[in-house]
Amino acid sequence: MNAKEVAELSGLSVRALHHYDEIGLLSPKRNAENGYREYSEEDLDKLQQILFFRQCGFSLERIKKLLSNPRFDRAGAFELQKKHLMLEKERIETMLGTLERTLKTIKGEDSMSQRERFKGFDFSYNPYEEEARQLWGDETVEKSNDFIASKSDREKKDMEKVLDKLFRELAEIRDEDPDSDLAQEAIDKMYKVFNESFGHYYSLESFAALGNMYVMDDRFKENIDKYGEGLAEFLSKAMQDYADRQSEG
Amino acid sequence: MNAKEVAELSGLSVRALHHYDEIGLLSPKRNAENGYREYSEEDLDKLQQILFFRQCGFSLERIKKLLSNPRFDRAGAFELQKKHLMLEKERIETMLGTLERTLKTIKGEDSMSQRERFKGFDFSYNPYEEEARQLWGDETVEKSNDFIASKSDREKKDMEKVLDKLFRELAEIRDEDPDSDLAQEAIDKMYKVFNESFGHYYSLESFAALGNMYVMDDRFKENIDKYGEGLAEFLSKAMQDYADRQSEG
DNA sequence: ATATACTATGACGTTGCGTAATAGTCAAAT
DNA sequence: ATTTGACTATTACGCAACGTCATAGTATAT
Repeated sequence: MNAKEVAELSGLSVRALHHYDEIGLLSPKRNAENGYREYSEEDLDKLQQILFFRQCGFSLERIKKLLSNPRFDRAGAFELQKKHLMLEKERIETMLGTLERTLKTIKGEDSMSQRERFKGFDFSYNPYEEEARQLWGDETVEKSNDFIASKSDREKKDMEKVLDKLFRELAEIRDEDPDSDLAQEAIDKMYKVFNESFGHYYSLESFAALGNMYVMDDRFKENIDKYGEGLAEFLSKAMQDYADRQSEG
Repeated sequence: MNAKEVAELSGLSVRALHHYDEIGLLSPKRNAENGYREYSEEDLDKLQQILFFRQCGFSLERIKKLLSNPRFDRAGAFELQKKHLMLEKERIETMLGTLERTLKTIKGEDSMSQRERFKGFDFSYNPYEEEARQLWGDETVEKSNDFIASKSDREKKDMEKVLDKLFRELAEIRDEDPDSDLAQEAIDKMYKVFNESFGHYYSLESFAALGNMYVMDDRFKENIDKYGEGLAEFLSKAMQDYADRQSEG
């Protein structure tokens, strides 16, 4: 499917589709001969998800992260989106009420408090943002960024050395099943190194979230995948499994 | 009422209120001593209107023009806004349906065409824009601006001379009733001068819209009111009446 | 009198595209 | 065979509606 067709189908403009490609939100395959974009079934699927989330008021950057998060699940997304739409419907009904009452107030048949006159308009706060965080988490990203930023150059170099060695070892087993004993032992070591190296303790939850960060945040993903294609994905899954195992047992 | 209070009431940010003041959309009086903004009852009234129109997808610039248009009436606005909200509600219901069906399709309990999968998302086109134009009109503004821009300096000077004479005459009767015979005769002359002077024919509708432009567009209003305070208002009404009369008879 | 909460203006940044400008591609009609 | 029309690409600048500082003045409570 070409750009025009997708545009007509979705109600977006072709420029918007280009934009989504530019920012890496939806990058369809290209025709090798002419470089034209070719949207597959999967792309359309993803686009629908994007539109739903956009309707929920998420930024494109945020949607990108959500969809690329390996912990993301469609069922949860559907629940979230449904909840949003129902609230949205309620808000509109509230506004319709406000509208009717305002009309009557003008005619002198009714009277309203100032607060009542603006009922239904407040849509600055996004409650789904919080819910999405809890569902698929990523608050540790900023936390960790802050931590790194707080270190001296000397400390950073030490950290890099330790991490370099660690990631090389991990890269060698990146084709194993993330849930295998071999992988889990390596992750156990990783968990300990992390807690020793970085003056602060990682809870299992934070550790899992950190794994998420490896695939969600491009800056991390790129650096990690330098040790081997797919390492970031492997680590993300293995770390999640590790956290699940430890907290259960 | 100060900025913070209005912000909390309306759900807007203080910065947004500043912005509305900057662009001349909502400029409350200032406290003479400290320069603080002080929002009156009328300002809150206007703000509510602004929020309703914004909800309908109008740009702030557009809202500004609508509200400053003398033909603007609240009853019409309410109808428009109500219509919008009901459509919006319908769209949400459509999207909820799309959402449910998509979920079922994933489970394999249903199947959808591509077109169905995107039902409810298309909100690029704004049907109210057209309706608003018909209610209160202003498309001739740009048309006329383009026309003026296309003329040579020589032609512009000629135009100015003719208009200068015309407006001086009109300014003398600006206190008459716009619907009076005296006023209407003058407007008839004006209509003929316009059609002769500017190489293109003004339909009655366009002529009336042009009158509107005189009060809506600040650049025109200022120039016209130089001939006499209130001339723009007078012309706007008289031209509208003229158009109504001619098209009836 | 100083902390806290508000206010002002100015200026630059951001999101999500729109709008050309320029150039290449493809299919159909001449 | 080429011209036309509809499509595609990339590059680049533009814009609305604010957000986000920075800086500075004001009000008021402790």
